[in-house]
Amino acid sequence: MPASPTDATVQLLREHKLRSTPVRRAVLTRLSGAPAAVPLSELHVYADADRITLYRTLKTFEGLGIIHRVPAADGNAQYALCGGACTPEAHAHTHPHFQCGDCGQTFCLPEAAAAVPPILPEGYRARETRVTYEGVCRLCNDAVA
Amino acid sequence: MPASPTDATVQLLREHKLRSTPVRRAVLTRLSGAPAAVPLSELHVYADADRITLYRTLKTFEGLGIIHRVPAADGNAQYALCGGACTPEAHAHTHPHFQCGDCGQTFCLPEAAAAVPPILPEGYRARETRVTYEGVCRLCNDAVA
DNA sequence: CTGTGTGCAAAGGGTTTGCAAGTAC
DNA sequence: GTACTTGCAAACCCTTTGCACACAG
Repeated sequence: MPASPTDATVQLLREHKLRSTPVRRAVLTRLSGAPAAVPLSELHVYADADRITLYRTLKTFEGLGIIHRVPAADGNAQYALCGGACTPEAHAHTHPHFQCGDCGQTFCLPEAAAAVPPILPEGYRARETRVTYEGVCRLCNDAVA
Repeated sequence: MPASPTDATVQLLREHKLRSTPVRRAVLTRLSGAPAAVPLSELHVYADADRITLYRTLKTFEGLGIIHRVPAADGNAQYALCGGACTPEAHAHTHPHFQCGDCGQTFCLPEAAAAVPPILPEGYRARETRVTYEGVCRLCNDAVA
């Protein structure tokens, strides 16, 4: 039988020495199954948790490199699970993000899509490159076609 | 004799049919001489204007394509003069931005630095690409050398 | 003079902090 | 049982809105 999402989340929490609580499991479960970044409001509904608790939970996760904040078009906070490259010191979410103007969702794209050598003016030295595309996502494109 | 900054700002205001007021002249003058984006707090001090007035002034300018908001590392609003490509309908600040981790300043880079063809997964269609570098700027690099 | 800008006060939304009760371990 | 989590209340930004006065044209 396939491992239930809960098993994976419990495992993840244990790895980071965090207690397994309903709110935390709910947040991780919701983010695990998400193809796109999840806005705070949706997590609020899904986890059925106090707003304040959510803020703290997300901050805890972010600080441990479990999740990362995704820049959203409307300025509202969105979150997504980190890949394996994130550490508490440096969130290596160097992967590009894609904001769909139609459905409003924000997708994390594979790393390769941003594998472009930074062309910087003389004297500037880049440590990280953040790329965000804005357009129409695959699902919305398909819907039209 | 070189045109004083004030002349240029007055000219700019007239072009957009805006009244020439102290606050507006101060904001434009401050932004004109800036090598980097200027945080709201600094404009507040420089223009010696009410915070609310500043918000309105900036929103007016932004709506007319005179200035654009620059994404800042700390989340605080920063502003810079638009190039000639900005219109009220579309702020063409497709140029990349550079955030210096040392001095905290945000620089607008020339367009060329972002001239990279977007490599997107099948089905995604980009309308705009936002690129932000994070690292050490020229001035801070020189200071170390 | 007329209409736009400004400043003050107040409200609104998102996020953080303090503390007591609840829960995982 | 102990320490970490949660929830509630209140506080704290940043930003916007309403209204009366002031000033540019």
